[in-house]
Parts: sequence; structure tokens; C-alpha cells
Amino acid sequence: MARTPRNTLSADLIVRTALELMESKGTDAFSLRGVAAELGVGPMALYTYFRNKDDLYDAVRDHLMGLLPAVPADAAWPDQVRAVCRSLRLLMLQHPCLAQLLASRPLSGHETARVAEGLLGVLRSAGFDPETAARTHTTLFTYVLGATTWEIQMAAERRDPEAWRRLRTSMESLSARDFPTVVELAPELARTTGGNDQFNYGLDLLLAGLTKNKEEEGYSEVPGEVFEEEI
Amino acid sequence: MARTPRNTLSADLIVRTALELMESKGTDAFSLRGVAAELGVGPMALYTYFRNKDDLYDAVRDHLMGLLPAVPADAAWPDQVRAVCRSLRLLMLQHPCLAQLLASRPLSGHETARVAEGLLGVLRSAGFDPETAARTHTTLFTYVLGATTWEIQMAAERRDPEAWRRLRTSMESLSARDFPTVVELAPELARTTGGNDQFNYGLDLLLAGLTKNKEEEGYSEVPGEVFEEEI
DNA sequence: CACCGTACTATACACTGTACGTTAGGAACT
DNA sequence: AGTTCCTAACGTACAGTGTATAGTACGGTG
Repeated sequence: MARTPRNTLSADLIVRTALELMESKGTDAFSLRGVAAELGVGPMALYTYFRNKDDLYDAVRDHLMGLLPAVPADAAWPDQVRAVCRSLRLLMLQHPCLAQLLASRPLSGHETARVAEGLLGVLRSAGFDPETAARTHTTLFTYVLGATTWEIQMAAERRDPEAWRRLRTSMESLSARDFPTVVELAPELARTTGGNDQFNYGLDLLLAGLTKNKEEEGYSEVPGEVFEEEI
Repeated sequence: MARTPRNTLSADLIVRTALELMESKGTDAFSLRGVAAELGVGPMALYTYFRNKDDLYDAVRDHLMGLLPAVPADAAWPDQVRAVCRSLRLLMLQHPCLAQLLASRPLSGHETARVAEGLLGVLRSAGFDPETAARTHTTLFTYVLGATTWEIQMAAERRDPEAWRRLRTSMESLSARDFPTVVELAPELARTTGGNDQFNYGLDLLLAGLTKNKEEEGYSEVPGEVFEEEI
């Protein structure tokens, strides 16, 4: 019955095909049966490599995390943090499914651990104590997650003319008496639903808060890099 | 045929039933057919009140946003901002479906507008110019969204013993050679996946950044409330 | 060659959202 | 009071979904 030869499938091939489908058809339209059909295989064949759909999601997520570049070595820690956060955002924009994959499943997998290791390492070297480093890591990660998820969502909405029209009219129908500020700032709000500037604004707020905290606690805890030429 | 009498249904009744089901059965297990069955009605009856499932989602979201308290009037602006963000987080924790509803659809509806009006009003009165107010609003909103979504997700994972066990073992199986910082900070990371302290830490970072920016730009732009008794 | 584990197939089930066409309850008007 | 009409709720149907269960044939090993 034209049975496909034996070892044509592999976890990696399935992951790559799944990713392709998510990006061409849209994350919501993704289905196991679609992947199987694309591979010319019955739906159940995938269950040899993944226990269920969520398992495949995890694998796709980790595969994508593997695309993140390493932390730049020769830079001040705030710039290293910026680099990590920005490259995560860019990856999410490039692969919109990643936003949903990150938000709907816990982190696991080697590539994901590698990314966490990078950011945590930066924070520890910068002199943050273990608890503050962990807190900061989670804060930065969740900020990137929220900001970029929102950005992607709004961009998708803008691409659908029907939905976008409904959104605009519902915005414009708001009474200027009841919602004066929203109405007044409508253009600014539309402009700040995404983009590099918006993302960097929030990121720099966080970094400003971090450096401020650090200064107030004094330089005593900063390890290692003491510049002796400054007396 | 035991046809249900005519005006027993209403948009509001459907929304409340949908919300109940989302919270008892879980957001993912929610279905139009489920809510119809709960109301003792055919699935298609709902389409009289909502154009489709997403439309119902929007209505549920706006219903939940209506539960948010007003901004406290007599407080300094940073505390007002804190109050808004914290009450949004608490509402999301109380109704976990809200996280997904906020992340997967654009904002619309009167109650949602009311909340935006509150926060934007605080920022404008505090002296932020329109663009900065809008940027700050989006930043705060997306931070709350990301941080709380993550918190909810991790809490759900913790509740599922099987998933939690797998997560722990995959964490512990990480090589301390390849991921020294992750392994070292594993307990801290586990502790910072949620909770008031973690949320407030990030929120205060943002506020610290905001006040720092404000101080550097000088007091010149602060409108209105000039205290004349201070010469 | 025979064997066996396993990579794949086939079938089936219980679901999903929703398009389409039908029917009957209640209000409004003659 | 009778007729009409609108529309709320119904029934049926379709094209999907994830995955449990059972079967089949291929590839490597004895």
C-alpha cells in the first residue's frame, strides 16, 4: 500500500516541518494531521517521536531557541542584557509562533537552558546576588514575552483589514466625555503598539531601575573588575 | 419538542456561563457546545448573540475588566500606577482565563477603555507628555501581561504532578559543566516564578526608571498643580 | 533463514466550530 | 381577534481536530 520506507522520519525533520507549517499557515491553523500530510505519512506516525502535540510544541520551541546568538562577550553588562533581550524579541518577531510557545508551556530543553545560562551569567558577573539575578532574569524574560506577544498580536490585527476596521471604529465611537484621555491619545496609542522604540523604551526603563538600585546599594558588592588606574 | 421559551437567553447570561465554565473546566477545555449544553440549549442558539467564538471571548474579557476597581484618587502617581497594575494582576490570578484573553485578542470594549482611561489619566496628570504617557501605558500593560501570564502558567504546571516531576528532573539533569549558573540558581529560579515579591520587583524597576527619567528632564514640564505656598 | 522489535498504517471515537435551512413564539398591526 | 412578520432557538450536517487501539510489514540481529 505504498508504505513509506522505514527511517525517512526523524524528530528533527518533524520539528522543521511543523515550524514551516506554523509560519506559512499560521500558528492556530497548525495541526498534527497537517504535518503528517506534508510528510506524506499517517497522523499516527508522529507519535513514534512525540508523545503528544504539546511535546512537539516543546521541541519546536527549543529548536527556535537554538537560533539565538550567544551573548556578546566584550560589552558592559547593560548592553549585554540589551543584546539578549533584543535578539529574543527579534527571534519572536521572525517566528511569531514562538510567542505562543513560550507563553503556553514552561521552559525546558537544552537550547532554552543555554539562553538562560547566558543571561544569568551576565547578571551574576555584573555583581547581582543570586536572588536578585534570578528575579531580574524572570523580570526581563517576562517583559520581553509580554511586550513582544502584544506587538505580534497587534501586528496581526493590523494585517486583517476587517478586524482592523472594526477596531478603529470601536475606538472612534468612544465618547470623548467618558474617555477623554483615551480619545486624546488614540494616535499615540496606535503608534506605541510595537516597534523598536516602544520595546527599547520599556527595556531602558528596566535597566535604568537596575542601575539605580545598584548605585544606591553602593559599589561594595561589585566583584572582580576593579579599575585600579582610577586610584 | 421541549423548546426553551423565547427570551431565556441573553448576552450577559451567556458570558457569565462561559466564564463559569472556563474557570471550572479550564480555559482550554472551554467550548461553545459546553456552554450551550450548560444553558440547556442547542449550540447554534449562541450565534444569535455572538458572531463567533472570538466574539464571545471579547465579551468575557470586557466583562472581567469591568471588575477592576477605579484608580485610588488620593495618592501619589507612582502609587496609583502600582495600584492599577497590582489590581490587574490580582484579577488575572483570580480568573486565569483573563491572561489568555488579553494576550490573544486586541483590546476593545467599554470596560477595557475605562481601565485604559484610568491609567492614562494618572500618567497625564503626573506630567507625562502624550507620547511618553502612551509608551508608558503600553510598557506597564505588557509587563503585567507577561509577568502574570508566566506566573499563571508556572502555577498550573506546579499543580500537575506529572508535568512538574518531568520539569524538575529535566532541570536536575542539566550538566553543571555546561550550565553552571542555571544549576547554581535553580532554587532561586524556582522561587521567582511568581508571587507578589517577584511581581513588585519588576514593577518597582519600571517605576524607578520612570522617576529617574522624570528627575533628569527637570520639573519644568509638570503641568497644573503648582504649589504656590512654596514661593 | 527465521525472528522480533519497531516504524508506520488503518480504523475509530469523541470532540470541535459553524454554515445552512427550518420552525415556532411573541409582538404589532389591521 | 386574526393575521403577519420578525427572530430566537432548533436540527442537521460538514470538515476538521487529537489520539487510543489494533494491525502490518520492514530492517537489523540471531
